[in-house]
Amino acid sequence: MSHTLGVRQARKQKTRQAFLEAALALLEDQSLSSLGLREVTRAVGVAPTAFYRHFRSTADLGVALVDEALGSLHAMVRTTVSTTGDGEERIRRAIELIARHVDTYPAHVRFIARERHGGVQPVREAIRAQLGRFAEEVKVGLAADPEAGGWNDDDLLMLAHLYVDLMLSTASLFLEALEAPQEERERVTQLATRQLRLISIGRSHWLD
Amino acid sequence: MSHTLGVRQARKQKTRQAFLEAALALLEDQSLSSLGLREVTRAVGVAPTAFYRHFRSTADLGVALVDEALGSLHAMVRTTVSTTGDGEERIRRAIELIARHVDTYPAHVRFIARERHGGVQPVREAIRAQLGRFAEEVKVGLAADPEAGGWNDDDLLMLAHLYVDLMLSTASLFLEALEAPQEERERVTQLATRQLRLISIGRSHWLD
DNA sequence: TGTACATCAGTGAACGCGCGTTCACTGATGTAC
DNA sequence: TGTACATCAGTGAACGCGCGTTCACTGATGTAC
Repeated sequence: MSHTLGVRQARKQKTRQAFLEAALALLEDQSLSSLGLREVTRAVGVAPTAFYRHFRSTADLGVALVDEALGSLHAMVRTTVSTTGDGEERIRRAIELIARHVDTYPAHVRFIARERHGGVQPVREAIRAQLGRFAEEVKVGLAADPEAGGWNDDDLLMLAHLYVDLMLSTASLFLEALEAPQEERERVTQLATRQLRLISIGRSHWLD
Repeated sequence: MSHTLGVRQARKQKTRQAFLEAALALLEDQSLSSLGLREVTRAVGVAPTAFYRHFRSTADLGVALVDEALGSLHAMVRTTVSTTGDGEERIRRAIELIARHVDTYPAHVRFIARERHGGVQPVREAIRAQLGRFAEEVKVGLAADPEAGGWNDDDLLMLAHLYVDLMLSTASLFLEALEAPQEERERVTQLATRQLRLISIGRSHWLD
């Protein structure tokens, strides 16, 4: 039979998850560097000292949040990379996927956008490392594309970074438009579509 | 004869400038949302209460910093827009200009990158508004280019935003590479060059 | 030029408050036999 | 199955500290005549 998690460990995990969720909610209107330990424990409903049973510091909690937030984003990247179809269709689907992701995990997207250049060094470093891995993954996907024949590794990685950056900036724009009228979201879609088209055209003439 | 600033006003301006500079220095390792009023006055060497003679709050100081930081960036944008020459030459010059800007005003670049998606709403809004103006300005510059014949307004604005975003992300990469070996800065230059080339190629086939 | 009054940038004491961290604790869960 | 002991997530009191903000003040600068 399979090993079930002990009751104690299961409860601990649950509390930990509550910390992560409470922190994400509190980070809607502030940065990690101003997030207080007592503020988080208050939101979770435990004593301040309980915090130390799970994290060394709020920076440590931040690094855990990076794993959580980029975990959900990673799934989206994988889906996008493996999507097939012609150019226009892929662009449409990719943007649709980003929009849905922002709807489903707005706090994740906000956290990454905010802390990518934020004031907490270990968190910046963790985000940087993971986004680097995303770019590598996108690069491998691009290399498999017949259109990438003749491209060298550096050029593929450059293109991968461009896509990753564009994905994040588009996600951030959708986030700002979350509570705006539908018209605003249309404009974001339009902008992202045009940008991806331009890059697509650039790709197809890269080796000319 | 010209009207000279009174001694009192001149001194006030000087103190105000000292506040801005002290804050920028303190913001090297933290975000605006965690910057303390007493922290800044301590760095300037005045009493905590002196702060209120110049700013209502640290958020207010942040908005003033946006003007300062994007003022210096604006000069750079104008120079880039008005630069002439063929494609490769313009790319080389633009990246060189960004690198110099980061060397000269590292704290400005860091502040904008950090607070663009930071936790202080009025500051985000101020940055957003100014970057929007930059994009407009770049758009006008692009429209004057013979290569832009037949482009519609939305497409030009899309391209302008792409350039502004690329400028910021490149500046941010140069910033990270500031204390790294020269080799790292070379890699940033390489990456930005390739990205600008790709966009350039996309532009020239946009109307195909 | 001199005098009398107004302005106002910067001061310093005082306040109440929430912060992060320590410590010894409790009591439910886990483990060995 | 039952018992005796170990583990450990969460507690609650206590601490010293720096925070933002208020207030009445000072004394140099500005202004009116």
